[in-house]
Amino acid sequence: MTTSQTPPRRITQRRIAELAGVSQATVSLVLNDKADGAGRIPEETRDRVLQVLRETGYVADPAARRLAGLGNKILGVFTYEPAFPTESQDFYAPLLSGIEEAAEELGCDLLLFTSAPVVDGTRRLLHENNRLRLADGCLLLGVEMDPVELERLVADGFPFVAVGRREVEGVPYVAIDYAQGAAELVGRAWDLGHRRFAYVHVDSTGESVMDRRAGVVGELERRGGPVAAAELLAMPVDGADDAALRSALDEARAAGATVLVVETHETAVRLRALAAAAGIDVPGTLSLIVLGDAARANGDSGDFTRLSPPRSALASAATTLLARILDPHDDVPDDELRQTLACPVMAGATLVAPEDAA
Amino acid sequence: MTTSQTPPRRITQRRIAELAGVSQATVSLVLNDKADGAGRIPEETRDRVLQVLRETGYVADPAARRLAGLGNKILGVFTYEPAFPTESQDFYAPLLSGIEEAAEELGCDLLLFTSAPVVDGTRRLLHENNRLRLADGCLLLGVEMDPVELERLVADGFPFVAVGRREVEGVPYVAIDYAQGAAELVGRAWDLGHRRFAYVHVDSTGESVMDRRAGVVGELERRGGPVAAAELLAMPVDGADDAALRSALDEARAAGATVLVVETHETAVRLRALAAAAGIDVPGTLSLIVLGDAARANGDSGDFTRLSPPRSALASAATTLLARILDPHDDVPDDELRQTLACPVMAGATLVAPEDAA
DNA sequence: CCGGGTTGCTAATCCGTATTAGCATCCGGT
DNA sequence: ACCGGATGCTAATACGGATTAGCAACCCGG
Repeated sequence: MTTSQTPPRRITQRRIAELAGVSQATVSLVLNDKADGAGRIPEETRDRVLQVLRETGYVADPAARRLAGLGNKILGVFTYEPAFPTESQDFYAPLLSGIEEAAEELGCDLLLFTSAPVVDGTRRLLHENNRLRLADGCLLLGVEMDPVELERLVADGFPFVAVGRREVEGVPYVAIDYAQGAAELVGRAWDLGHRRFAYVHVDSTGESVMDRRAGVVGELERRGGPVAAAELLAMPVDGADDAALRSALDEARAAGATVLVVETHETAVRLRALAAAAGIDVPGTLSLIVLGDAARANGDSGDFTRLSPPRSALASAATTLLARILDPHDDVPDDELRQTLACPVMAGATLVAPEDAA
Repeated sequence: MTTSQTPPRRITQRRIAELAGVSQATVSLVLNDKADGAGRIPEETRDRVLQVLRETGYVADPAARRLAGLGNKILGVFTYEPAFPTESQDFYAPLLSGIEEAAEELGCDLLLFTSAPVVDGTRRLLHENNRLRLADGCLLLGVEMDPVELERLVADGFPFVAVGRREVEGVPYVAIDYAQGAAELVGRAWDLGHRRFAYVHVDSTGESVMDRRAGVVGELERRGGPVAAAELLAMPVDGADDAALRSALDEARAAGATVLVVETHETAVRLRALAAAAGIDVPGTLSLIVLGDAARANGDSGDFTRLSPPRSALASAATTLLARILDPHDDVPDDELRQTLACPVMAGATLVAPEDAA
């Protein structure tokens, strides 16, 4: 007789059905507005069910919907580099911002895969017990992505979009045209008379890094032929300690470089400080052009002559693309599965004509 | 004979079972390490199953797990104010940062309810088709939360934690002790000789706003008795246009106020600009103390004398608390369901002794 | 050689929803 | 009166995994 034990179970379609005096199937039909062929519901019944639905405040269980094969308007978001060391935060913040904005517009929720374990320095998306399949599709962020995982996702037919260009076959992405941007920056320096460039870059095989490099080298070649390109002084010391940066600076000067092409904003800041300490006038004696973005929009932006990649728009575009891919009514043509956004240049104040230009 | 039609269906326990020559139930038992009573699996069988699991790279479907009543280590995150107008961004960024950091540590994923519709100015968590139940529990952020929704969540027994104090019965929260912080700020001004305070606040009934107010009023009462408190000039014009702020400034001066207690950083910035334009020396003639935080850690922080609420730690603590609530092994005692963090004061440079203190 | 316990596994059921086959019932026509 | 077709609904099943009751085989003691 212990009917007191009525655990107030969540309201389900079955319960609605009981209350409205119909079957669970009918409730489902009403909810999904199936007016066609099988399962026709007359106004009267429909209203009765809708009435009960309103009274109870029924909400479908998303897990059950998903299990039954429906989408849930949930977009997964995965970052290959851990997003929370403060260093990467400045990189990810505008991206996440763009994603959330687009998601809000699309009426999608976002599932952040913060749980991914770190193996060999990068995070793994496809670990045991990953919650990937809860999302309808996924956005991938990061400088470097594991090609094996990308291939696996493509093979599994799981819908996703990479933020940034990816070379793996069949991977949809939205990218920034770093090659074009870097070329334009270098071109401006060339136009001002610079001929000897030192390239302070990071040691990575990430596509975006390679693109920037290709832009730098390509433009030098276009302007000055193979000789100019060959004279580019490549120094993979971006991110190194001050001592290493300092000796790179000396080396660049000794080699006659009149302009430093620096990969990241942070390193540019440090290099300028080191130059000042060494009595080198920037940009008078040594120009500085930066391929990365200012860490923060305001504050210590340094007014570098630099690229200004539209990160927020990038992420926003990727989100929209993913939503389109997921939309069964929208058959996205192949050539729209890979998009590229132009990369504007910020004039800044660290690029002037070299001293010996006269 | 068209066996070519093998839609490469996702790998399931049933498939694993076929490959290992056991039943689906056995696979589940192996996966969940049930060594006890019913369902004992000898080493040999277990190894065979594990072998297949490894070969296939099986990953459980989180929707099915959830439907079967298990947790998924997913924490929902809901913000009552839309998080993406840039104004609120500075408010939410440190909170989200703290949440993500804690989630990463706990091995949880985060589900951001970006899809919530806006009704009557605030976002609604409990709309039709909300995905709340995909999460094991939920964090609620925002200055003002709908008490009706909070009550509903409590009634449904859905696990959640509010970030910020909430007055609704049965709501677990982690809050910042704004009353104490505001009291200390006001106390410092009192100690320097200030007696006439103007309080530029926002017109909100949010608990945190009320707490700050209570701190201001309470401290004045404690120091100077009811008279001092009664002389507090309350001006609910925070966030108003420049004209309104300007006339509030005049009014405060006319009433003999020697210090402005300002609710938000942004308004403090504007007030200082208006004061400068009007030839009022800050802090010489008029001190300024701010109850809100600097919008950004660096840059134009203004060096105000202000509170420095530990937002990131707050969110982090809330996340940890939620995780504890969700942990069936952890029976969180009632008095730990509501936590309060102290609110430090930043000395800053906008509070000095009043001119007539001599 | 029989009874009771233990071991190793599986069949069946549940979770909440969507979908489909198909069973009554009624209506109109002949 | 009987048949074909439309109408209104439900029973059954699938989705993938967890759990439990219980079957079969074996072991041991008497």
